[in-house]
Amino acid sequence: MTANLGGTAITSSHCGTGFFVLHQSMKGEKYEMSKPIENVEEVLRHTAAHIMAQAVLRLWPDAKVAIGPTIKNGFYYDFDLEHRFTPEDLERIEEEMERIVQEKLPIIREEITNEEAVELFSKLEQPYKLELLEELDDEVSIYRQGEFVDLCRGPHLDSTSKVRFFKLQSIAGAYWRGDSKRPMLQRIYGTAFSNKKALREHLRMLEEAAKRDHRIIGRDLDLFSIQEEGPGFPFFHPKGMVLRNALEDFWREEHRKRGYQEVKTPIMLHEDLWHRSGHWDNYRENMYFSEIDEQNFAIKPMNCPGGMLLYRRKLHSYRDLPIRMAEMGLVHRHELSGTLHGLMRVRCFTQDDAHIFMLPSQIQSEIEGVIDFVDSVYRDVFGFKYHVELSTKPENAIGDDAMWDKATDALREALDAKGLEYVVNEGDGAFYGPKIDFHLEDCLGRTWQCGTIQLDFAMPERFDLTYIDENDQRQRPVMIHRVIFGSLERFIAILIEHFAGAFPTWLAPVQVQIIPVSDDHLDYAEQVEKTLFDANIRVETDRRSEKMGKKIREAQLQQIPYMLIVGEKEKEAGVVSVRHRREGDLGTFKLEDFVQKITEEIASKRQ
RNA sequence: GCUGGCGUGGCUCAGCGGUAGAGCAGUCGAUUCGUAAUCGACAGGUCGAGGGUUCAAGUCCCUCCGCCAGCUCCA
Repeated sequence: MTANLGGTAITSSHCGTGFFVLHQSMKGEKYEMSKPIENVEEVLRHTAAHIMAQAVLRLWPDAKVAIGPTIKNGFYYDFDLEHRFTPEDLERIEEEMERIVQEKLPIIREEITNEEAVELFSKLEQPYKLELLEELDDEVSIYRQGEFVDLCRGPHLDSTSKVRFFKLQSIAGAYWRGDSKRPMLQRIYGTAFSNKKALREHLRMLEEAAKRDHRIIGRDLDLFSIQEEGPGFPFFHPKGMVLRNALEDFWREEHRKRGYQEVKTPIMLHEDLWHRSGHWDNYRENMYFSEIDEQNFAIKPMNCPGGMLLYRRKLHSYRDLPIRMAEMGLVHRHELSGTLHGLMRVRCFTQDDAHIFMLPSQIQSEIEGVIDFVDSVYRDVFGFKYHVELSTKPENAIGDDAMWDKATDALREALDAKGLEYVVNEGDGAFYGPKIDFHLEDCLGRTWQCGTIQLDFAMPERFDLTYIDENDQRQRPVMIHRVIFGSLERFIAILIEHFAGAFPTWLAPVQVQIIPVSDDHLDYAEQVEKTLFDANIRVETDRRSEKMGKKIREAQLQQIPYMLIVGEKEKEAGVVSVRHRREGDLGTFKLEDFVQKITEEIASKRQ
């Protein structure tokens, strides 16, 4: 297989799913890499990262280079230097990169011993490379292009001339080796493609994503805001509440159908509860505390301890189980200020939580039930694709290994029984149990963690939960924590970006905008409005004495699904002219026909 | 929290040592219009907050707050 990268090709031999890239060795022999790569563009980007590092070193010879890998859709390189990069520097670096490309420098791989590499990078005064070498094998590879040499596993293209379509994108801080205790380096992000069109298309995609930013659309459509007085604590506006309530109504109905009962637990509870639950030991950093009558209280960061108290309020028979207890629970978490991001990352949010208390024999069927539930919401209703991850015991876990193994196996078995593919995240579980996470994919291919199912043997133990079995013995129930939307706030943010504000009619804050052609038609407009209002349609009339074109434009910008134009013609015939935000003029409809059409559309939750 | 950047009317932005500006939105008036922006007038800002430098500070310096891009963390 040969990939065309503008002129000379990199040659690669096909092998299984990936393919191997061939390199020129020092002696001019072909060298075959052992690492299969998925994508020639990755090699291109890796080489682009080297060219960028070379350019930076030419401009700032005292810069220390750290690492420069490829990432999804691009690459970065981390630098340590006194000078602070500015956006203008990016242009200068790009120009220097351009020059390096023009120089058509051959890229040469060498294999040397670790000691030789230490000697080389000591001479070059590159301490970060020396640190990397400490953890590498006796034999390492380096790549040279002109005066530049880098410690690198490769593979690379064979000449700098082949990196032609690239763009430096942004500068950011990044800790050396991702460790917040180590020095902060300066990272430059860039991207590169094998042809001009692909690069342009990618940059256009980024612009498109920026236009869908839920913070911008949320303001323009007057859905929500975050005020300076409450960083990370969002305000929902009337229109945002309509959307939110539509989601909640849907959520309630689906839970009712699946045998859940709804509860509400308090936001603030005595500190002792959080000691017992393990949150004090494992989650204190993220919690808010307060004092009432000289007693310490905590604001809940999770709903489960409240749920425990509810279960414990009375004795339970094995006949009662499973108990599926759902709660739209408002939780508060102290997140680091730098991580806050619109509705995606906030300090108070509403989890569509549920706790399922069950017999050990019910574990698998209950987990499968939740998996089906998540699938029906994500796929059938919203049309999202998603993938699944299984997270196992973390460092700060409570409960013994046997308990964890049992819980993790149960989750695995349920996934296998459902035939779901999943990736495993070792050590990424909650402190009280392993979890299955659902990551949904939006229309731009970005993924978001939303749903999660966590199996918990620890919490029932800590709270001494029991049920009475058929032999009149006290037994320990097992518990599931789960969410479907995850957080209502984050889910709404994802919906805003996924639909770019053009919500399906069942979610649209305003479903119909009535647009009178002139003031003379206001009375008829009001008649139409009343009919729709009585049919439970969310309708508004634009009563301003503006021109029709302007009212249409504004309704379009508000992404209102239907505009009803009413003027002399419609008044005479007792009809309405229907304009759809995407399909345009749909012609005239008898009002009852339109009501039927839109009512069906809303009921079916069609997109 | 860390690194860098940025805070001027509801929004987008100009002004960068010498008495606060524009467009859109808003209000009022005129216009009564057929599928994405009618015209005019008016009103609106202690220039994020607090200190300092200066005869004089949106404009320079310091501290704090908030926002943005990442890092770390996560629903």
